[in-house]
Amino acid sequence: MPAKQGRYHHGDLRSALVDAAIGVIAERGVRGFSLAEATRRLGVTTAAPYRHFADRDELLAAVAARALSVFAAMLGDAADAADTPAQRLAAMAGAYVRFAAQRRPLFDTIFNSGLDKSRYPELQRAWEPVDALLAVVLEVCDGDAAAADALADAVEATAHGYAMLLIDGEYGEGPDAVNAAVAKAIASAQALTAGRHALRPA
Amino acid sequence: MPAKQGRYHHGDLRSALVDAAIGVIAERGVRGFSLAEATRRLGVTTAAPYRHFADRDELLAAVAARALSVFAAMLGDAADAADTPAQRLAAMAGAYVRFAAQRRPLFDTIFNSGLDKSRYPELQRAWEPVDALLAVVLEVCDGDAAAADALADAVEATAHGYAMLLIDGEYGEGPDAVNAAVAKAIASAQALTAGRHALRPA
DNA sequence: GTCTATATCCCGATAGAC
DNA sequence: GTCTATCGGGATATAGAC
Repeated sequence: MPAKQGRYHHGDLRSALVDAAIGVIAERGVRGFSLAEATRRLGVTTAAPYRHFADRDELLAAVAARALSVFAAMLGDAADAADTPAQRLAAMAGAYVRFAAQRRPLFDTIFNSGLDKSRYPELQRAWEPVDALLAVVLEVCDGDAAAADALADAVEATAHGYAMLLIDGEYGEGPDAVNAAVAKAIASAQALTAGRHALRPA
Repeated sequence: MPAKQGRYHHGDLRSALVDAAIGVIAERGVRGFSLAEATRRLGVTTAAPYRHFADRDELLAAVAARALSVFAAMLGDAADAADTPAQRLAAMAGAYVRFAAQRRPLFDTIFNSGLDKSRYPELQRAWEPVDALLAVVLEVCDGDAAAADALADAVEATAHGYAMLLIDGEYGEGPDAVNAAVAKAIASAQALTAGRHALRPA
């Protein structure tokens, strides 16, 4: 297997396109992504991708699927490093925000690509490991499923909000802003857990 | 003052462009907005806007400024209808989510337009009434400024997260999904208030 | 499996007439 | 203050050669 030559003739173009797309998204944002730019970086023509993807959005969906597996791994690692169910939940909230900052192109592709999720079964499957991780709230809530759902929704929304506002620059730029937002997300998860009696569905 | 004629020759094109832009954004999203499409709907040429706006982004900034005034009004109305400081904070969280759903093009323009805020002083000024509303947390926290900041951040992030996930379709579509998300945002604000001791900054 | 070449469409922005 | 005309750019996607 030869090293990269700047060309992908007969190479693994499909995988290379996913990599290149992440690079484009990193520099231009999801909204600025174009298939043409990705091919340009690989030294292939704009026609080449159509052997591997039906259209532009299908490539984006492949990027999102890969992004979700990284996301799930990061959340899982954070959860594994914590001791109690409540701490695992809080750690996941922090990891959610950290993922957005450290892997911004991946986060953007998952949440801001504007893909019609229902059209990509591959994507729905890619969500399952993430959803499974939220099962820790069941332990936090001692098996009360309704309360667990409410708490999971609240923590997820809070982490998502911190993540979005962070990458929008609301908290400034740089590692300090990231660490501050992560800490706030963790604290908020703990506060929601402490005050969860107010979350109970009517 | 003649009624609309489908033409804006010598009329208030500036204001009409803002209206038309909102319509375009409503149908295509902010990322799908184009100056050309807005002019098409007004029956003017693509050159006309340049008498009123330096470029495309300046028009978007004008839309965002108008959106922020509507946003501030909605939050303010919700707060006014509540009795206690804690209830006002929760009501604002609910209104935040409802605004995203009911005035989606405005919400998108404020948060998803990708405008460089620092370049539009008009925008920074438009944020001030919104920020001022968050002062209610000071009452909730009995004047403890640090605690108030933490609570305001948490409630804002939670509302923002619910709003984003709602308009992303995570909770489904339709009025039921909206009402459910609004209720959850209100409950989360109450839970954060109840558990706010966990938010205290280190 | 990739390339050449092309079709088609859209965009932002400007110069100069009226 | 708007129009006509145009420039320059970029995108997705397809047909057919190799």
